[in-house]
Amino acid sequence: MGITKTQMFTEKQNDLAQFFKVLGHPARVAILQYISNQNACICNDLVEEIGLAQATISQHLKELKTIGLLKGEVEGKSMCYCINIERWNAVQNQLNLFFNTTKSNCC
Amino acid sequence: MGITKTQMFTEKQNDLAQFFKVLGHPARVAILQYISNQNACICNDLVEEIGLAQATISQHLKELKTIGLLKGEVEGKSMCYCINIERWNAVQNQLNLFFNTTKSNCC
DNA sequence: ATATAATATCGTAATATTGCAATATGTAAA
DNA sequence: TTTACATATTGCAATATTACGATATTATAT
Repeated sequence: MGITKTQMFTEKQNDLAQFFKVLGHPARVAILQYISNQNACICNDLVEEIGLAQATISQHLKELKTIGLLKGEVEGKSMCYCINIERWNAVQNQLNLFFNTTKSNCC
Repeated sequence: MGITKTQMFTEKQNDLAQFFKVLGHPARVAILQYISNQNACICNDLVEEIGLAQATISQHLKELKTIGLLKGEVEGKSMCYCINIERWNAVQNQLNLFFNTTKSNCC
């Protein structure tokens, strides 16, 4: 089929996979790292910095915003994107919970 | 284009994204959780347990093996898959490093 | 109001992923 | 060696993702 059969998994499993998936693209990793390295909030220097087209960057930002890792505020004619630190920490905790509760029982 | 332009990112960014990506599918999350919940090492009860076709499960297992999170041993006519705990911990550390070094400077 | 700049959205092409049936391969028992 | 079972691989169809040009939208300045 090719479509992921989300209905056969739990909501938690789907949510967890969704976080991993959004972080699973190097452009989005790079965007998050770049934003975090600026003293001020950065808008679309990202286009120059990362080297993808404006439309592409905008799309990646949207995905990061959708899962709540970024928030954006209007700042003059540009947008000020920044990491939503509460959400950030919450996601980190979720991922760690997954790692910690999944242990080896092996061979 | 549709192809991810990996060459414009650092090796670390690509590696990190790769880990996230492999974990970014609910079937693979479910597989890891199921294996970790068994006392003994589990082979392909996964097919019954998860409800995807044998070929599909085998494919997911392969991806998890490729990034080293699972290791498999022959056990009679079946395979004993289990979590590679050293790798598991190493990946968890990598992800936490990413989360911890990416902080908010915002708005 | 108009022009300019920044960002978002739309449409589309290229590529990747998911899933399965069919088949191949490997392993153990008869 | 034949049979039976478990797993892996192949080939393919359906769907999803990535990327970008073109265009729309939004906001400020003139």
